[in-house]
Amino acid sequence: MPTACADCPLRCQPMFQPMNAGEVAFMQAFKSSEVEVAAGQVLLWEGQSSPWLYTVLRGQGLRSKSLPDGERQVVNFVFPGDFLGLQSGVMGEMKHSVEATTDMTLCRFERNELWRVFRDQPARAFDLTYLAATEEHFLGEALLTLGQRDATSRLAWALLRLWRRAVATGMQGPRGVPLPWRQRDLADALGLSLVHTNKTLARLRILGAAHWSGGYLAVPDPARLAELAQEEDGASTPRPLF
Amino acid sequence: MPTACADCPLRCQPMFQPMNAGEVAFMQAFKSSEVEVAAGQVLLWEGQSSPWLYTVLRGQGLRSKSLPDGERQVVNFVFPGDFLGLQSGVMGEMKHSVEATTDMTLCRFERNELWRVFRDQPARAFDLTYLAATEEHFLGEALLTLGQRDATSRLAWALLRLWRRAVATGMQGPRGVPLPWRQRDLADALGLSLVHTNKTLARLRILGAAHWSGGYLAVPDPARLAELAQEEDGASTPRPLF
DNA sequence: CGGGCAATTGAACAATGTCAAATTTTGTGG
DNA sequence: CCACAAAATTTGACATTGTTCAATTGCCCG
Repeated sequence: MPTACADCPLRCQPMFQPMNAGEVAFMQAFKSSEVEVAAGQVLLWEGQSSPWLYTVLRGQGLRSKSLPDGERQVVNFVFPGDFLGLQSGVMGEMKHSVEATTDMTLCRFERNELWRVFRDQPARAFDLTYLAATEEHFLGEALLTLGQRDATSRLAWALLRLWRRAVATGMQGPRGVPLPWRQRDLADALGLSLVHTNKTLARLRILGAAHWSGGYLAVPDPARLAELAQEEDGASTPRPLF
Repeated sequence: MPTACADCPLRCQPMFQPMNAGEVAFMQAFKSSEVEVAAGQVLLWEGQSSPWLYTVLRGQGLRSKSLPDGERQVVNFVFPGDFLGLQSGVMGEMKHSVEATTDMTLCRFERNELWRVFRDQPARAFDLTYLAATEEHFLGEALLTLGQRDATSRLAWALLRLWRRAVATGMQGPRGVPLPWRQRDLADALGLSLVHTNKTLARLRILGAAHWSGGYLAVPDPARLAELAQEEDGASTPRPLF
């Protein structure tokens, strides 16, 4: 039995904006089904159009692009609450692939229905634009990171970001937060070689800034990590959940 | 006397989608004024909210972000037809700065009126989302470039992109297309040092792939440049002009 | 117990960054 | 139009970060 939007376990998390009853009802009607995908599955293919859009209900994944010669760039990591397929929805095709890293549960929407959001729900359309702007913001930060930070700062920045996002999504447990990706994925996200990524992670571990092993990330002192990342720590504002 | 939207010199360029009469009329009403800014002026400040949004009518500029220690990342270059300030419009503050590289002419809109677009003009709201998705797409490409391409490919990629955009905007002249930025700006955009950028540009010149001097860029053989950039050359689809 | 992927480590090497100085171009005032 | 100052480009020598190669170890799962 699919999760009812009224009972959405994500919307009550502090990182998401509240939604009024009318909006919840609209989302419920807009949601066409709920699907499970296994770890390793590709949900959306770079260059392809998709008849569906998704919101992540459970699980983690990653977005990536490739060069003709096969080099891969991880563009972002996917968490519960993320909206997938907007590019395909508005531009006609995806500009990156999305794959599941863990098993995932997704709320599925029909692309054909997207225009109804703009026609009938201006506030929700605004939120969609907000989400696109948020992604743009993130990619700008990532670009700044690859362009101007050294390897240690890059890793610190990435781990801090993953940490904060996981915590804000309510994923923190006794062993820290789940980080199901491989060192290769982090390396491909940060434009570093696997070997250098490994050695730099060891350094962060020795510094006591971040311990990532066994699929879990522990950050004993986020402020220390933020310092290494050359980040000022500001509380992030809640964003819409679609 | 400000340019009337009906006579907009940009909309007839091939890179922009056509607009129907009703939309032109709406844009005309939405446009609150036309402003001139001098080269070097900052239009929008990172971290600040802005009461205005802009469309570039004439001139070039750049978007950039900074690290606390002062390192600068150029996030994109600005051309006629670009929409500025959307982040501030939807998220409340700019996540990067925008400055004029040459003198510019801008169509100015009131941020307070933005909600009217979503309420009254769903098709235009859709276009706004499209623009945000386009920017997201570009930043993903840039991230791929910084993460996976070497210096030569990065420069080739950047020059090819600037070339194509300038040509599609109708800026090609006998000396090539205007490229009013400094080597420092390119270096800051690509995460390379100024010196290395300079030497790599010299290499591209010797290879006959791109000649940039005196503020103009000439590309005798775009296919050659695309090859160096590891890019497959596809025709880009027209995008909305706001 | 064995196979395979992921993580780890060391050593040699290459790409790119830094420093410093010369040269060219650009802008400005007279 | 010229002279001068400031900014941008160019070049060479050298330092460093990060990459590549190669081998080893650890771990999960059948």
